Amino acid sequence: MTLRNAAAFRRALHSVHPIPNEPPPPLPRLPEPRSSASLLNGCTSLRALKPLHASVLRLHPDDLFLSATLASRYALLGSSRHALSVLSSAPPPPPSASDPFLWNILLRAFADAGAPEHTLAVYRRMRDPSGGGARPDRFTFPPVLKACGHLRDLQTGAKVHRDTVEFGYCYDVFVGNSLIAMYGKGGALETARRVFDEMSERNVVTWTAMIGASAQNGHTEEALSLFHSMLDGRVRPNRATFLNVMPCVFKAEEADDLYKLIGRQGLDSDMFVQNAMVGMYSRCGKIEFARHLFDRILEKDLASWSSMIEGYARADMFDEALKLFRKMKLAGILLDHVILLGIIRACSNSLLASLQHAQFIHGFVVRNLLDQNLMVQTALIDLYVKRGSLRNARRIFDQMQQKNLVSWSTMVSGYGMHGRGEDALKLFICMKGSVKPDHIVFVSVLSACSHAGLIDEGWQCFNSMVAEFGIVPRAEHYACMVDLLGRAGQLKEAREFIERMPIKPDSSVWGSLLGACRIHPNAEIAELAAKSLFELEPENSGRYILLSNIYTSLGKIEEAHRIRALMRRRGVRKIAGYTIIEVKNKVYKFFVGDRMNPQSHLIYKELERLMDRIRMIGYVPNTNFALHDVEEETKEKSLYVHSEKLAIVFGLLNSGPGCVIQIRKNLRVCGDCHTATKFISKITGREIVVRDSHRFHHFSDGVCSCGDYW
DNA sequence: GTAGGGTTAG
Repeated sequence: MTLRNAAAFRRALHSVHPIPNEPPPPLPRLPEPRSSASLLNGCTSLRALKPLHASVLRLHPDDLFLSATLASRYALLGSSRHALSVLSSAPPPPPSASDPFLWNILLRAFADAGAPEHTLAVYRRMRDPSGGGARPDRFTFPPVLKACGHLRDLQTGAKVHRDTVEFGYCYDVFVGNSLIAMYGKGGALETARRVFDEMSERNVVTWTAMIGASAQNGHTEEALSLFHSMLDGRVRPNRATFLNVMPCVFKAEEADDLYKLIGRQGLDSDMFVQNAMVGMYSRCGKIEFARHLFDRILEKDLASWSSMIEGYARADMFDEALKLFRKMKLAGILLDHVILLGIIRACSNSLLASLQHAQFIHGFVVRNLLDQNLMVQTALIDLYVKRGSLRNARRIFDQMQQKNLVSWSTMVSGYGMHGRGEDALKLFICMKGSVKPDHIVFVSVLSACSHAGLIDEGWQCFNSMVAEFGIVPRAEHYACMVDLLGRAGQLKEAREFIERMPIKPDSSVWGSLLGACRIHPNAEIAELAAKSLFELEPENSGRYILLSNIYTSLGKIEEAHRIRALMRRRGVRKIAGYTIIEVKNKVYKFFVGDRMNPQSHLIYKELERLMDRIRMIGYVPNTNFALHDVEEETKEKSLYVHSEKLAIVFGLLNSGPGCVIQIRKNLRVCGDCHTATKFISKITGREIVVRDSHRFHHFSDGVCSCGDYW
């Protein structure tokens, strides 16, 4: 090494640890590549690393080891851009490098730089006999497997797995852990589990990887039970374990247990852990405590804010979500797409949010230049669908530069929710030309068919699932088909269809059958469905009320009473039905028989008049069909004061002619209100849009878009 | 010189 180089190195050294006044002590010996590497690895900030970068490479321009170390460091400090640029000018390993060491460093560097394709390319070169043909060792596999996981490339992953077996490293605990993580990311949970079960040595990372794999694939129960087995086996969880297990917690007691464990390990002041705890408690319905934890986070990052906003979205607290969002903006925090996704979701879910809210949020997205983000666009489509504007939804959909499965699926389900089955089907056919459908979009398209009465098309879709796409129907798909048959009045066929199911029918399937009996009353079949439902969901009040109403419509009043009594005996509480309407940017809520509104007097007078008018053109009150209703004896008058009717009349009184009336109900719309609304739309010439817990109903000129099936 | 990770659209 020349004197000049040594001076350069000393300068570089001083830029890490500046020594202001005294002359630097002479270096004990000239720096070897290895000691330069440890110098690089000692850098904890990009500011310290950059000056070293130049001098180290000037000293050792052809040293692959140093280049790779430098790149790893850049990657670790968060600049994969620099890492990749170092690696792209790094020399290739010499052809004689049969020692895997240099290859491993390079693999690690690419994996750390977030460049999985490069990692795999290096691995291929390493394994190529003409390029040196180094024999992999146990250090080789973790970065390569990580790259496969990153790319969700199971095929390559399995090939690398075979290599680990061939070279005798598949039982190495580091390799095993990497295999579990790789299979987990690739969605091959069972394979991950097999690797886990076969490992002779397991450590905390092994357990954590397996918990993470289960969690990522939606098997939260399994993840939790693994966590408990781990505790039973006296393996001490660490920070990563908690971060993996927290997303699986949905019960407050479980959350409290974890909270205690985390506190005992002193991890409760770690921001990542705190963010996850906010999410965990909001998932458990403890939104106030989640907020308490959020407020305690001293240095909040974007994920802290989005966890809390997401929590409010889940709790249907749109106002709080918006308030927090404003607070965040006031604090001068730059927002990102995840924050906006939270706000959009809060607005989509909320019964209280309006189309104006949607438009405000959309405008905000555009002003923040996030309207080209695929996820944001998709969320906006869903938002407009749920706020009743298919036109706006479709406009965003058409303007998208790129569409993926989720964006197609959202638009298809949007048409379905609005009863536009043929449009849903048309779009679905279009979609099949560019992306492969999955099980979720099949639920949307089947439900669109059943809502729109497209029987043959529904069958065709159902049959194509396995035949064309190899998608095995799940309970939801069977439920849609039962719906489809039920609409056609083919109750016996629906029952036989359930009997032939290769999987156990769940409550959605039986619920469809019971729902069908509401349209085509049949006591025997309704009882069959209800029997299973009362076992599967004894707390669901809607099922009892449905069965009782079916009995009533068949004239079996005694039976109806019996069911109501059963419900009372079991302590099942009815959910209070209410309807919401927005007038001049203010939200009004009506319960049945509500007189809280200042205009109540006017509303009831107008209601009386309106009911008389629609009676003259053929409306017959259907007291049998009073869903989610007050008690039996209140009969006809009670129908008049249903929250839907009160809200509609309030809307009519407070809007100009030609204005569309939009209302939202928290439960399924009542049968009698549905009939009445058709007549009201005819007699007033108004378009009335009703969103209930299931779908949208567009009433116009005496007809509803649902074709009287909902 | 190795492995596991928080918020994220249907």
